[in-house]
Amino acid sequence: MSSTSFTDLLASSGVDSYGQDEDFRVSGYQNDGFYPEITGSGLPKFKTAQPPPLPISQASHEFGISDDWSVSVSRHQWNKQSLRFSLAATNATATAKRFFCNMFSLTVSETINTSLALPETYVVQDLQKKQEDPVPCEFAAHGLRSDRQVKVPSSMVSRNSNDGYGWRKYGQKQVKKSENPRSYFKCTYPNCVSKKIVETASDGQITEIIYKGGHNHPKPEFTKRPSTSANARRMVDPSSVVSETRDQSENSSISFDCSDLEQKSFKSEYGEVEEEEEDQPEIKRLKREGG
DNA sequence: AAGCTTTGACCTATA
DNA sequence: TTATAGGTCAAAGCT
Repeated sequence: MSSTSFTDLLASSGVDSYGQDEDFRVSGYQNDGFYPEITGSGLPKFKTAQPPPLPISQASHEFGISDDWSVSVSRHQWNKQSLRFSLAATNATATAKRFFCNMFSLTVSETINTSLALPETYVVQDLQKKQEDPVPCEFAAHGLRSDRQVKVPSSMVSRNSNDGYGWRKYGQKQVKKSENPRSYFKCTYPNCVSKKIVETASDGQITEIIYKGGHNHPKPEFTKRPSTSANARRMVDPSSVVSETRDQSENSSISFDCSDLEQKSFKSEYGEVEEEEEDQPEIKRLKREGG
């Protein structure tokens, strides 16, 4: 086992772009271990506090986590200079939680809530960086999931939903369990089976994104100028941008599915991305050209 | 002209 | 077995 890590999934699922000025990225899982990183203006790079390389399969076993474990994390509010999250799970053992922290090179500095009725909440800080820019990142947690999906809260979705991959909408459905319609997208990369389901509120805000299946290819690079004006518009059109509020993220969740961990990782892609501009190079270029 | 979205119909899983 | 809900297909229209 091993390959596409959950950090990889995050990176590929739009989590890598945390908004215009705030960039949340967890990246850099490699075949031979974790190289977690959270970057962006206003966010520290935890990369500097990375743990020893720890293959996820090995790590999960070492921490007593079964192969099909998954963890659900949701950001519920922001807090300066700390990354707060909590983990709760059917089998979220203490070691599992440590494992999770380990994945992100986070240091558990405080346990806030240990009530049985509520998920534990950890405040984690990047001790090396906390004197720098505030860390507007706070997570809450709830429940491990067993489904093989990755859910990303709207607040963690790139404002233009541009996660670097090409997506083609193939359906839309009003589902009963949600008042918001779901849009179904497939990855346009040949032979890639990755899909995502985007739930959009009536006001156009994305309320939830569910990723299904991992990409079997590296994230395409924007090497070409968008060929059509429509494409160009889509990439920068403010109307296509999700206007997010931090508050609305409180009830949203991410669930990480480790089945995707078995897929290939792309060391060259995530292991070498350091520049913020790597995230949305095309958008930045267009902005420069446009103004 | 290519690639995209829209949308109703159809398929499939599940209770 | 059947009803229902969720997911997908595919034709038509749009950019």
